[in-house]
Amino acid sequence: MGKLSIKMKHLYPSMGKAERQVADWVEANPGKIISLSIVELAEQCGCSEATIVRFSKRLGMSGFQELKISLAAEGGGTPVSTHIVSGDSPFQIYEKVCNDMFLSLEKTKQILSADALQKASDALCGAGKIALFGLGNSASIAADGAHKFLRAGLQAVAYSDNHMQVIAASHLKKGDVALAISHSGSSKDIVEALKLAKEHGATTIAITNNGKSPILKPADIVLFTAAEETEHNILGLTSRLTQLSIIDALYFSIVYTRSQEALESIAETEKSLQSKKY
Amino acid sequence: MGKLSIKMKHLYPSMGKAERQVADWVEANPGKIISLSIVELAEQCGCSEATIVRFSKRLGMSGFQELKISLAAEGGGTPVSTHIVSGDSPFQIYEKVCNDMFLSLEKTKQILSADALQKASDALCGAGKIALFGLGNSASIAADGAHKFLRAGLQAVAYSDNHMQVIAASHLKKGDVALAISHSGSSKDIVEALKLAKEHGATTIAITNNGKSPILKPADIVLFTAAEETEHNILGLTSRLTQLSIIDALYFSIVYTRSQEALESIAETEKSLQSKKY
DNA sequence: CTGCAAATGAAAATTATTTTCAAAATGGAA
DNA sequence: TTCCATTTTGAAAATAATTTTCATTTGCAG
Repeated sequence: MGKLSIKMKHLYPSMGKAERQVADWVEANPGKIISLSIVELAEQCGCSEATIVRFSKRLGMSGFQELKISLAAEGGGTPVSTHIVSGDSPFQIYEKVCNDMFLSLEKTKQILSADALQKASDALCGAGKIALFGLGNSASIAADGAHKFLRAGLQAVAYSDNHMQVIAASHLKKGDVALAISHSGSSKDIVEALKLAKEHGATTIAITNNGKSPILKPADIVLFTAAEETEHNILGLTSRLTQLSIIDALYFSIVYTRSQEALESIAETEKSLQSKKY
Repeated sequence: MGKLSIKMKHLYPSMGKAERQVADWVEANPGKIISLSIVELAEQCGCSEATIVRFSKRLGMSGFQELKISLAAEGGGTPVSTHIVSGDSPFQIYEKVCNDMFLSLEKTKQILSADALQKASDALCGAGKIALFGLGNSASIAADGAHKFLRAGLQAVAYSDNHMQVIAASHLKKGDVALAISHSGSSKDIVEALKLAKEHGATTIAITNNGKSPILKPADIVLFTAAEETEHNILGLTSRLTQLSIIDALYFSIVYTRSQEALESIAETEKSLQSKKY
C-alpha cells in the first residue's frame, strides 16, 4: 500500500459523494488506473472528468496526469506475466520463460548479500584447492564453475558423484574452499560433503535458494538465490539461472581481483628493483 | 537498470540520428522525463514531437504517454551498464552480469521467429526419437534439453561425442527429430550430423547465433539466438543462456501440448527423487 | 549523379486535460 | 416547510498535450 492510498483514506471523509466514488474505484482496482484516460476513468466511476481532476488535486497532485505518474511510480506498474496457460503459443511461452528469468535475477539481486559475495570472492581468490559440489540440476553449474575458476587460474575441480564428493571433501584442508550448490539446500549428500569439508578446515560456501535448510549449518558463507517459485519451476530452471549468475559474478570478481594483485605485484617488484639502481 | 533502459540499448542501433538524441537524453537524465511534456522533451532533445512519439513506439509503447508511465513504474531508471571495470565490487559485478543476461534475452526475444518456434514445438511433440547434438559449450545445453524432454515423456538422447552423433544421426528416420545446438553454426561435426539426420528423413532443427552459417542448409527449422557480444563474453555465457531459454520454452510448449501425459511423468520423477532428500 | 527508401519535422487532426460556470444538491435558520 | 448561503457537481468551453499526416530532407546503393 503506497503513500497515496494512505492519503486517500485520510482525506476520504472530506470528499463529496462523487469524489468518494472515485476513491472507491481506485482502491478497488489498484494499478488499473494508470492505463486509463481521464474520460475512461470518469465513465468507470460514474462521474465527470472535473471530479477526477478535483480528486487528484485533493491528493496533492497538480492534476490527473501527475496522479497517474505518482501511482505508477508507487509500483502499480504493469505486472509481468509468467503464468503459462494451456493455449499459449510457443512464442508466448518463450516470453513468459524470459519474464520468469528476469524476475528471478532481479529478486536475487535484491536478496543477495553484497558482503557475502565479497567474502566468497576473497575466499576463492586466496584459496589453495577449490572443490565444487553439485548433484542433479546443480551438477552442471558446479562443472561450469570449475571450468571458469580454472580459466581464472585457480585450482578448481567439480564433483558430481556423491562418493567422489565425500572423498574430495575429506582431502581438503585449511586454506582450501568447498563450494556447494543446492537449490533446496537439503540434498543429503551435498550437506554431508560440505560438513566434512568444514571439519577438515576448509572455508565452506553454499549457494542455495532456501533460507531454512540444513546446508546453512556447515556453510561459512551463504549466497542466496531467489528463483521464482512458480508452479512450472519444477525443473529448477530459474534456480540454475540464478546460480549461474552468481558463479559468473564470482568468476569476474576473481579475474579482476587477481589482475589487480598481479599489477601490484609487478609494481612491488619494480620498486624493490629500484634499490639496485643508481 | 529497468527493462526499458535495456530495450533502449538494444534498439539503439536501429534508430536514426534524431531518435538517438532522444535515447541519449533519456539515458543522461534518468527520471527527469516523467515531469516533462512531449513539447518540452522535444525541445530538450532538439527534435520534433513526432520523433518522440516514434521513439516511444519503437520501445513498444502505444505512445509518449505510456512511455512516461512505464518509466515512472520502473522508478526513474538507472542506466544499464555491462562493462566491468577494475575496482568494481563483487556485487557491482553481479549487477553487470545480470544486465548482460537481460540484454541477451531481450535481444533474442526480438529476433526469435514465432513461426519457427511453433514448428519446432510441433515437430518435437510428434517425434518418435529425438537426438540432440552439441559440442563444447553447447554440449551441456544439449544434455539439458535431453533431460527435460525425457522428463516430459519424450524419447530424447543427447550426444556430445562426434562419433556418436554421426551414428545416432544415421539411425534416425522419418518422424524422428534431430536438434543441433551450435553458437557459431559452423562446427563441422554438428553440421555433418544434422545433414545426415536430414538425409535419413528426420526433421532437423538448429539453434544458432549466426545468421550466415553452414548449419542453416541442413536445418528444416532454425531458431536464432542473439547473445550479446561484449568483451567479457569469451566463455559463451550469454550464448548458453539464450540457448537455454529456447530449450525451456520448447520444453514448456511440449508439456502444455501433451499436458496430461507429461504432467504425470513429471510427478512420477519427482516422487522417485524424494528419497534423496531430508 | 540519380532514384529510392528511410528518417525527419511542420502542421493538422485528434485526443486528453483543465478550467469555467451554471445548475443541483446540501444544510441550517426562520 | 421555505429561503438563502454554501458546497458539490457536471456540461461544455478553453487549453494543452499527443498523435497522425504528409511534404521535405537525408543518406545511400547503383
